[in-house]
Amino acid sequence: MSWTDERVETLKKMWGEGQSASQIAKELGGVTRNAVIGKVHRLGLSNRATSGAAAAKPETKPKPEAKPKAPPKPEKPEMKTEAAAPPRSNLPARKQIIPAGQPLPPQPSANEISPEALAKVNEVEKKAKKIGLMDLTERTCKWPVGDPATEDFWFCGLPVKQGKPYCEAHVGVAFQPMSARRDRRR
DNA sequence: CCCTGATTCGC
DNA sequence: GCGAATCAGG
Repeated sequence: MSWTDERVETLKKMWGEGQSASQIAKELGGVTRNAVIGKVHRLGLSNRATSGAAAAKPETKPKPEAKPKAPPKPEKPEMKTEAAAPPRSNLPARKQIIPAGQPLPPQPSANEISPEALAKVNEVEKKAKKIGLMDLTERTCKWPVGDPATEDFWFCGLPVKQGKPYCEAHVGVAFQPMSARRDRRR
């Protein structure tokens, strides 16, 4: 893959929106986040002082370069509406009994979730680690599957999408973009 | 351990 | 110019 005009444009746009390099890379496809970062730098739009981390790293090359200071740019994180919570699959039982007072998400309210997201979830459940309550950690998807009152109950357990309590797929159904809402007119 | 961006340097 | 490897912070 090469940096076509379009791709560069997408890069600029997303970077400007505050998307992470990995997200951009994923969106573009065919490139790694390193490639994205590299390009960003070459384009000269590497503002966004993360935390002065890598910015100050005198390695083996003292570069007496004069850095043109870019004007401070207010960060603008993505604004997404957290909408839903885990539905209890399509199992017969409906008990909402939680095993041991644990991080089970709040009650859902049968939301409209994109079929695609649901399909994705279904797939994921196949390869889920099916971990138990006690196996949950900070980085395991806490999406419950099945009926807590039965043996047929487990947590997804896949790696979470950083920060989020769920893996990518489950985040997809738990956090709905605001676009999913249809506006009603009256 | 997961993520993030920054930098270097061989290609 | 490109980006993997590496570094460094969170």
